[in-house]
Amino acid sequence: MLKMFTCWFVREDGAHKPIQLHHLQTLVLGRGPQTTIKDKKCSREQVELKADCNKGYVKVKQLGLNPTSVNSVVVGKGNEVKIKPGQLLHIVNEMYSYTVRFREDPMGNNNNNSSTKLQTQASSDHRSLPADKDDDGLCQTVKHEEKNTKEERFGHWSQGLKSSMQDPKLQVYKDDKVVVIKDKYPKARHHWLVLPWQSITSLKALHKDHCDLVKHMHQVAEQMIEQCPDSRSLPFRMGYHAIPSMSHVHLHVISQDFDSSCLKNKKHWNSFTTDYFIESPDVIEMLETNGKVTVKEGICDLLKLPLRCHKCRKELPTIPALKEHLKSHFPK
DNA sequence: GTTCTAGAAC
DNA sequence: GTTCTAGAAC
Repeated sequence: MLKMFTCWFVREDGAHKPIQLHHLQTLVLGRGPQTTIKDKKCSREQVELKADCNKGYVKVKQLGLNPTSVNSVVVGKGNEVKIKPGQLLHIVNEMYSYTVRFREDPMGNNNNNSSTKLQTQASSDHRSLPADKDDDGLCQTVKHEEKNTKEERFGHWSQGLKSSMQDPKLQVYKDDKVVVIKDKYPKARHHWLVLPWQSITSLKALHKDHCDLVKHMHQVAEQMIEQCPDSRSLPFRMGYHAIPSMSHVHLHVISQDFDSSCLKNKKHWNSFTTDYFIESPDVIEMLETNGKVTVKEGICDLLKLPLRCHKCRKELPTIPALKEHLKSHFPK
């Protein structure tokens, strides 16, 4: 549950009502009725504003010839700076001062009907107080600390698989023990994830009792390959990342063409083509013989190895060069 | 995990 | 000049 913010461009002398800056939409201001500025030194298109309501700043670009300044530092024509609440923006020649303010949007929308209320309020941050006598939540700074803890509990990116696996639209197979989803950012023509319903954080949490489950995950992975028409012509591998980014243990089932626009960097490549990728049978064997899965120390260094073709071992200098090379092994 | 972007590499 | 990577932010 991300909090929504609206952004307001506030004239300090109250010459006009605050102007709402919509998230990531550019707004050009200068001499004209919106600002009430009549000064000829101010261009009709003096500044371009773009608010990022999530990050809590506004990008200001000086379009006009005469100086726009932030805390008395001139921006310069064609230049862009970020301003945050608390900083003072002068539209031109140290005149017509403005500040930006972010306000929690209780409706979760970007409506424009609270501008009159906003004008008379002092800047303060009472968002953690009960709402009954709140001052409408106007704040000088977006409290990222508070936001982050909420994200980690519910919506942090590393928890994404937990919700994806529950989404029927993403499920391609399920039984009483496991579910299969397509990888959201597939790194090859075919790329699935097999996840147990049981909440297991990572390989580290696996022990002997999980043997049957992990074997079942392997069997389901094999079924996925078998039902794929391309598996007659394309090789597949099944395995786990040694240290995955996403929480909840998941078995990758991936065709070996690596023909995907989502494969973008060295980490992507090496995570599937070095020993960072632990084959499913190896995990099963480690569980059976040791009762746990051990990952070699320094395994992360494998992610930084030079790019090397997994088929012919040729080293390629860049990702685009590697992708071009892969076409020779896996024509469409 | 991805996106964004500064600056390295070419 | 453009392409590409790698680290920060999310």
